[in-house]
Amino acid sequence: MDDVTAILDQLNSAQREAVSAPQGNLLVLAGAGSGKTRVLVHRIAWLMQAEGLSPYALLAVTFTNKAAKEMRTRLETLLGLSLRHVWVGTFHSIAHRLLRTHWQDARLPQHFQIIDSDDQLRLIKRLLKDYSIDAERFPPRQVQGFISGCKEEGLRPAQVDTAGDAYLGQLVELYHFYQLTCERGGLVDFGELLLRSLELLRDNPALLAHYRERFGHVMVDEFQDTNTLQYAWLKLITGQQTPTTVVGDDDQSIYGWRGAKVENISRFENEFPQVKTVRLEQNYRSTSAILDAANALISHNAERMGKKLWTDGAKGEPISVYAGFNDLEEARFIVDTLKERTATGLNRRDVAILYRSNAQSRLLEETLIRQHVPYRIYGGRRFYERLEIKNVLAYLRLLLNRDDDASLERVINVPTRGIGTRTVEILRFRARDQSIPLWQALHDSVADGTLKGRAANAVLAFANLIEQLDNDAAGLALHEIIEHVTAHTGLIEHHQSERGEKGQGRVENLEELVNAARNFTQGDVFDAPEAGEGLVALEAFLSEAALNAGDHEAEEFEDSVQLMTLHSAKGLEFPLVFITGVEEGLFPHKMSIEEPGRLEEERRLCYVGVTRAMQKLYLTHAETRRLHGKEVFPRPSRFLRELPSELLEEVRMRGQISRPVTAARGGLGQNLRQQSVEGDDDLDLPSLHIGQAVEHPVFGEGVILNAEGEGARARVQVSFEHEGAKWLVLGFAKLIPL
DNA sequence: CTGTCTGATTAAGAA
DNA sequence: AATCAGACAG
Repeated sequence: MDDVTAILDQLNSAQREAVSAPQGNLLVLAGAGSGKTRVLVHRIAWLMQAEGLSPYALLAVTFTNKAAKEMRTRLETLLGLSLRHVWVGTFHSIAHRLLRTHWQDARLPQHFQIIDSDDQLRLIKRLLKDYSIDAERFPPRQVQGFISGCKEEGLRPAQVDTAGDAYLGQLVELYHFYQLTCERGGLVDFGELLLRSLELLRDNPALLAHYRERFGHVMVDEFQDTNTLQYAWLKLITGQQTPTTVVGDDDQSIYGWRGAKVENISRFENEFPQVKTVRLEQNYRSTSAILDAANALISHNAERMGKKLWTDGAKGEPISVYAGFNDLEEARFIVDTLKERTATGLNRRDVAILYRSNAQSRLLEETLIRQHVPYRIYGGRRFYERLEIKNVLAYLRLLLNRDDDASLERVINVPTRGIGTRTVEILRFRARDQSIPLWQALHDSVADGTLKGRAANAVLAFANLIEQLDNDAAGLALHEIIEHVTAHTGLIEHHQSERGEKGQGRVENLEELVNAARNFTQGDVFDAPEAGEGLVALEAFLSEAALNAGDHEAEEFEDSVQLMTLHSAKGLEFPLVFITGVEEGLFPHKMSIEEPGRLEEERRLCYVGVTRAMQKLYLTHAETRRLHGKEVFPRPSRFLRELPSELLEEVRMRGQISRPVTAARGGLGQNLRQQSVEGDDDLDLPSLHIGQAVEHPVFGEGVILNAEGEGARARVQVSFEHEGAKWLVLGFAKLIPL
């Protein structure tokens, strides 16, 4: 690509203006579907070829690992070279990289560990208990929010202005204790990652100078999602001198709840010198019906910079609104419709089902399974956040760092090995009293006889187990270490013995973790060190697990329908989109309805959802829904009324009888549970549920459709691949769950 | 003291 | 639905 202008081919004039803007500060206000990523990637290419920017002088920051990966791949394709060691990553991964490299200057232990918000919450709960603080007055979640909030604003405990408020003072004190605990255990939370790296640069002028020198251009994607701390970080590392390109869309700001400040867009415009602003308003993604709806919706927000998307494409189909009698019918409508649509040309991967909260996915999944539609969940309960995975990770962390109290406490009695709350309490008390790690307290307590007999033995056995695992790890590859740990800690047996299919799934997840580790060593991960062996790799793997909580599931083996929350849909596009549960209380979520600011954020979230659709959009809601275990009767969302009615088309209910399956499903679950409780040994029923795939010795593979009856006479209806649907008596049919 | 069972409580979104 | 804290048997 010698001809530099080739980069500008096939761009519209606004895009071209952005891409070829001279080195300097640039703000790109990019509407949804306006070719934002394309502009970013082409701008980088332009800077390299027209301005002579070295790939290594580029710092590009995104918000998700997914986005980072995509930018990297597209750049590599465009430029035709490998960019493995270029600084492209999320704010968090870049901060992490800085801290790992300069751990001494950052005053961190070499093997510091990253904790996610789950770990953080646990830690806070324990802290409250340790200091006998009333959890009623200080709800752990609120404390967590306070601490994260402080860090997002760049504040250390000493810098928080309590204004004489006693309650606030106590919160600050908690923040202080929390911080001490983290320091002692070598733990770094998400906020700390950013704050610490900011301080690192701020307090080491030589280091700062080095990086300012190094980076010739800085790029930030999704700028509307930056928080105060990230903005300060950007200001520091650029010194407002390094040419900087930021790209954002105030209408797609949906992370206010974690400290994002849309105002950063205008701050950038005002505080950085000579900012050139380019608006991208031509949309290449959606039909004009969809765009008009999106524009109408977002115009209900007061706080906007102003922007109107347009397209010269076709009008397209109207937006369909479907009202289900209940959530089951909603799910069934969605699956039926997408089956129809995918039968005629559309791929399943072209279909997305979006929902406001993760809990909604369950029913959709069940329905998809029942109808044999392959699907893939984006995010969901992220892989590395699952209980069984976190347990293994805790063991692994202990291998690297015995002082990691949070991990030690997590697994000291998992699986149960005779170390009860009392013993742990003794250890905790001692540790706090003498300001030593639990590991140390454990050994001291045995040595001086504070713990004796059974407790001492159990505790020592645990300590020996850890030492043993550590020894064994020498010379093993990463995935072998993990395999070894799961086998020898007894975690596998522990989960295997769990009731029902749950344990089975957990064991599978453990196996999956080993696979992930194997891929990790071979894969091209941003922060992976050259040495892919043993404990060195383990450290990188653990950091990755905390930072990259589950892009894991994004592989595409099979052509599958995509399920995800509206939040994680940002940045993606699909020919066919369903937005589900468009009801007051759910979307907008009830937590947001009161505050105008929050409500506007919900509306932006809806705007994000609508603008994902390329050709056809369905909005669905239900008149009855099971939420948190009880029946609710939500009203249709106000967002539906905010869409121009001439763009909408109501879908009539089908003539089918909607006999609620809930009763039958509950029945099946109860029957089986009763039986296993009563210990009907000779039956030895496998755990089954509606939607479950099973194998029958004669009829082959099938899926459970329905169930009725009780006890030994319980029957299930199974749809077999070749034999059609059959009713089978559970006591006789030898069904093997698949 | 520990392990297990029961009843009570709580519940958004994510790096 | 799923996790947590307290009750009670071994």
